[in-house]
Amino acid sequence: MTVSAEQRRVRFAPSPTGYLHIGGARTVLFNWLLAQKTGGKFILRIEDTDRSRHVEDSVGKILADLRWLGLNWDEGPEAGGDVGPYFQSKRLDIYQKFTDRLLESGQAYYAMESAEELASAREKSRAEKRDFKYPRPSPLPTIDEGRAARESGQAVPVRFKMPDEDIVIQDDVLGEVRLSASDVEDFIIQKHDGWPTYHFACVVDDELMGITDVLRGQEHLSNTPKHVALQNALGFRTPRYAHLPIIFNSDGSKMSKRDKEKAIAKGLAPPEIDVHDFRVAGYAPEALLNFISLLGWSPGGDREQLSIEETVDLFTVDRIGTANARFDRDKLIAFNTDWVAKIPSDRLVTLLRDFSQVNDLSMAAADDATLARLLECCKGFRTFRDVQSKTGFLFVDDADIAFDPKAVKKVLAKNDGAGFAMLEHLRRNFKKLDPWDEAGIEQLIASLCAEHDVKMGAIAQPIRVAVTGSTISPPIHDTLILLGRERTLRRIDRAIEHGAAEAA
RNA sequence: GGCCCCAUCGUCUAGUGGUUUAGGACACCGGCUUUUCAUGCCGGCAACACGGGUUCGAAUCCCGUUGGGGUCACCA
Repeated sequence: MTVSAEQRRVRFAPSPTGYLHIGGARTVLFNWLLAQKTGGKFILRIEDTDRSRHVEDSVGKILADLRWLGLNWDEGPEAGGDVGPYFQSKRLDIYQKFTDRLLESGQAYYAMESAEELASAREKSRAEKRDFKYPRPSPLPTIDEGRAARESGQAVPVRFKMPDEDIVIQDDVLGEVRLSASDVEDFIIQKHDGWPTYHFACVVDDELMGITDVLRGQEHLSNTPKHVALQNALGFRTPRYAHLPIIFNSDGSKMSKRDKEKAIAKGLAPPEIDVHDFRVAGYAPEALLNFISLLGWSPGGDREQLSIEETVDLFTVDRIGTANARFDRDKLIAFNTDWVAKIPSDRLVTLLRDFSQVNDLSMAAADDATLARLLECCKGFRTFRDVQSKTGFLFVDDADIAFDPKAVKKVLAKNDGAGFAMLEHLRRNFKKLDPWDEAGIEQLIASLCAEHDVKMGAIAQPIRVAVTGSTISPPIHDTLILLGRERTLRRIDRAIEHGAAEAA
């Protein structure tokens, strides 16, 4: 009999509590990378066993985030597959079957204490500075006693009888990790309402879905002995494990969704935490992916900026690091800047359109050619947010331009209104300029520079403030051509009126 | 606190006993380019946590200390 090379099957199993977290995205990426590299399958499974934490439509959001990143799944929601359903809430009968098996073999038992009793026992231990470990009852309640209790309305969960022997894990990243089983209590595998806990559902599904490799965050390391013990009790295989370093904020704190609320409360810009935040902030998914691939992994040598194809090619689990990493947004910005400079125009247009749509900008209505032109004029931009702040003035009505007081003061009002005076000259000359094109505008400005013996800035800046309300815009000739003669003139008039009103 | 994991520039990391005056990138500092904002270019600063071993030789191996992190739910 020939032995075919085992096909690797990996999974990402989010719980539907909101958008995809950036740390989760890194976990997805590594799993996806392993599947791509080995010709294996990447499975998406939804761990929705906690109805109280369920957030409306978060599955849709997670799928959208994954799609935006370009990380497709072979099996799972909207993809189907032979070992579904891929929502744990639809697999309750399966978990029940395995729970019964454990109950009947005496490897699990109904635990009769109430949650309140346990909570107070834990509290008491804490007060006395003792560790609390659930005391296994002796004798164990029988199955009949447990069922009878449940039928009478008592909230009775099922606990796993944790075996005595130590558990040794061969981790592909950390190496051998030995844990003492005596440190692990008889944990709950089925809640009182009959739903499985995470540990149990996870172990059952990984087996039934044929998962060969589990790549997950290091925060799960201490769960692993529970999972292995369960696998042994159920007669399941143990998959290969690889625990990934954890990603922290640049100050070393945990990157949590709460950081956003805290920043907003302090009046600061909320940090990007979820994948969706980075999408809204104007990053390109290829840059984000490249950046997070380097958090806990390295291709070796001096290589950093890699396409996803190169990353797949270079990826190996044994190059995953052991030390936790911090997320440095400045470096991400630098990566993004480099990436958008080399992404082809049509792809850039797609990304800019997506950016303007998720931000609900009026720019979203512009056609592809316009967007491409905008991108061209903003060369050197770092994120799509830069493109927005530089060209947003085009999508505002002439009458709605808001003048930045600082800019007006510095560029127009200073030196007895030299800027305003220049605007008057400009207005007359722009009216007769024909044709209205780059060469004409440049020539006109150059001759004005010579005529008034001033530098380019003395002319370009007043125009910029007049037509955009700010000192930020594309090069001045691009700005004017994009706007057109009529709108330029209207805006200059309005700026002059604005100045007169201020002076009065 | 118990158990477990980790430890190279401020940050991400390269480095797997000699090729290392420890390399790259970001940040930072200085300079240049520039009509704004960016971009770009040039240069600079900057690390093997500490203490013991092992070895002819250690950032690389072992032990300890210190420091950081994770985890101890009817959450996942």
